[in-house]
Amino acid sequence: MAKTNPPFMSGVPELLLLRLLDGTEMYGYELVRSVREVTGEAISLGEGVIYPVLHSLERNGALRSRRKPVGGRTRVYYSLTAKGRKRLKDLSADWTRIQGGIATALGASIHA
Amino acid sequence: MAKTNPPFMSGVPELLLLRLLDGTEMYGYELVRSVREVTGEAISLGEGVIYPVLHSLERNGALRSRRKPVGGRTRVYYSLTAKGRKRLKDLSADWTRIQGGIATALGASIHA
DNA sequence: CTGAATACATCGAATATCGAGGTATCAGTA
DNA sequence: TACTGATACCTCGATATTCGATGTATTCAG
Repeated sequence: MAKTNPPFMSGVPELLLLRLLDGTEMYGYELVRSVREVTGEAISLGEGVIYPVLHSLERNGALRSRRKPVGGRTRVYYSLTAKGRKRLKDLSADWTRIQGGIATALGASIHA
Repeated sequence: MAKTNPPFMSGVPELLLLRLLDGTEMYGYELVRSVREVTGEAISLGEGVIYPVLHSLERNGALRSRRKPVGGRTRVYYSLTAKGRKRLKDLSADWTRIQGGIATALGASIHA
């Protein structure tokens, strides 16, 4: 049984990739490892998640890519476009709003 | 165009409802308003979200319901079962892990 | 020569969120 | 009486996206 829509993960891959690519260009396989690192091992995204998201972001115009041969292998490096930076800003705002709302709900002792 | 899988909302309705029902019984329509309140207006869930989630949680054994006539209308009050309390605990842990991971990723200045 | 790591990619399954629409009762008011 | 808005429940279809599995090919270490 393939677990889909896993709790709290919708939109997360996109946000993380945009964040990682903000200011530096990186390639897919590198991003797989980086996601684990920058989230303190809390979140792990497989290649089956990373690559499709990368492709869809590029189709959208949020990313641009260039192929670069490195030591015989070919890597596809991605970087943010202006559109991608805006998308990151918007997504971050969404995230902040929702996480704030949930923090309030979980934190407060709701019932007198 | 029906927007599905909206960013960051997967699992959120379930978590919020379980949290609200932790310690008090409430009915559907009341929960719609309560979600807005306890999240500080940050999150709003329509009836088309609330009722299906309520039904699915009951089918799961996380909630139990009883019908109660109030002033001519009939309300369906829901309350947590032991299973529901465990589910709330587990979901909260998931949430905390993921929100921690994202906070780390967004906060840190990743690129030297 | 073999196996692990690197690097890209695609596929099918599952699923739960959302807005819209539907029914009915009750309270207030014109 | 008739109308309106709030209360209270419900169902339905669209759909995007996450995930694990699987596949290909190259490089490097032993």
